[in-house]
Amino acid sequence: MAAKRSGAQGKRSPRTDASLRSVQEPPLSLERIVATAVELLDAEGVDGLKMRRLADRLGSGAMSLYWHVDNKEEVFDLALDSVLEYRAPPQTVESQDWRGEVVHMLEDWRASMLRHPWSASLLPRRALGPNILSRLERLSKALSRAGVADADLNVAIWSLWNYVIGATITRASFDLSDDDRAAAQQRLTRLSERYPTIERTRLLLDNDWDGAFRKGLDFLLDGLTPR
Amino acid sequence: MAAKRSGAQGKRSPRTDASLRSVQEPPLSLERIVATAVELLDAEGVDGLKMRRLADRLGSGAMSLYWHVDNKEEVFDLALDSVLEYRAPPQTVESQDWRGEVVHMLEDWRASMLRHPWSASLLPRRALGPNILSRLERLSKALSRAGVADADLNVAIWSLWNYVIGATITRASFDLSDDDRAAAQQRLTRLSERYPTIERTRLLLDNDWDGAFRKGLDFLLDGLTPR
DNA sequence: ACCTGAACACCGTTCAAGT
DNA sequence: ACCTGAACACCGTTCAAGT
Repeated sequence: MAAKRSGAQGKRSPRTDASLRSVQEPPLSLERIVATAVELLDAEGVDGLKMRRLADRLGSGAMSLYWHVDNKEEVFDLALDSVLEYRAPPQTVESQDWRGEVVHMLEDWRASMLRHPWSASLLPRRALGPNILSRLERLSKALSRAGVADADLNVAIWSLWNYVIGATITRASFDLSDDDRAAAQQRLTRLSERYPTIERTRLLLDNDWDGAFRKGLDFLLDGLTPR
Repeated sequence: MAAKRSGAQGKRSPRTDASLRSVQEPPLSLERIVATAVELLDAEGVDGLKMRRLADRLGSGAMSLYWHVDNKEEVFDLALDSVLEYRAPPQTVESQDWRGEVVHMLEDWRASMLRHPWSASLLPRRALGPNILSRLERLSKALSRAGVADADLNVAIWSLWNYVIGATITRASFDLSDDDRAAAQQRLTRLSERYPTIERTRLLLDNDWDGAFRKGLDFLLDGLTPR
């Protein structure tokens, strides 16, 4: 930025100036807009994504974005789906281990969203993009292969969806407010006579998010699959 | 609450009272602000709650609210917890049926949030108010009574929390955009070769939300409780 | 103690206009 | 085809001031 204006060279040819700038700032494109939006969301959260700020990062005027995109909502949709791509693991020789497969898919899904903590809370509110549909399709297949009857398949999928979405949104939110959490626990201890049970098990202090996710998922899968 | 204000014994006819109220609103109070915020949220959604609009409904200037409340965030917190109050059912004589109890609590929780579709997505992001803590305490007790070991109690509670939160947020969002849903299913059918499994089970057309919630919950409880 | 209007520092987006 | 600045119609909140 400072360098841009500090053209001590005096009146260089505007062509050189222009080409330099174009080297530094590649032209706008949907791809670049989406990638930068993800960066901005990662850095500043949902409320930090502003059209003007996004344009700033891209080195363009605020209104230029609107040629590539209808409105801010569309930026959210595109950023969200771009973050949900699933890279399947190298095909394990014997895919007989359906349960390991399901667990891997869901842990990966959760991990992808936690890498972008704004994403989980956005997902349920928006149209399902291709990447998330493809995750659901894979999940369906695995469960089907595991012997879940077609009549139970939708229930099984939505149950797992609910579990993952709920777990990830909760984890991402609590992550943001560790102080509040300590304060809440303190308040809880102070009121231990009103909430003796959750006080006793230290519900709000339990820090093993990954372990709890895995254990709960195992319980759910236990219930879901015919024994 | 109407009774509280109309406690002016033998003052004037109801008609006069009504016209008086239309001319001069009752004074502001935290209680009235919160109740009106809930009304506004129910009618217009999360984005519809604006300080100026809220003040309008209350018949006061926009800035008057700030004497009772620190900022808009606080309005959200108070509105949310006010909607989560749990009225326990008349104590069933024999509370041996722990499972029915748990199911009732969770269905009531979900129903309370669906009556105010903005509430579910707010819940995970905010500090836990007294009403939600009290729900967790009851849930803990019931599970404990059902024989869940203390070591598993937190996992069990968070699993159920995740399930309820995920289910309710999802249901509330899909509810708002029925058109999008039909469109999504149409797109899905068009791409049926890419998503054959979820196409076959009509995942996106499944309309039995209540039934799916109940069945999935049963599966989860099956896994959670020692057999 | 309680309420108010004016004003500030923002937003997303429309529009007419530039290349 | 692609980009722009000015302008509009909003927001939440600060402030000095009223009762």
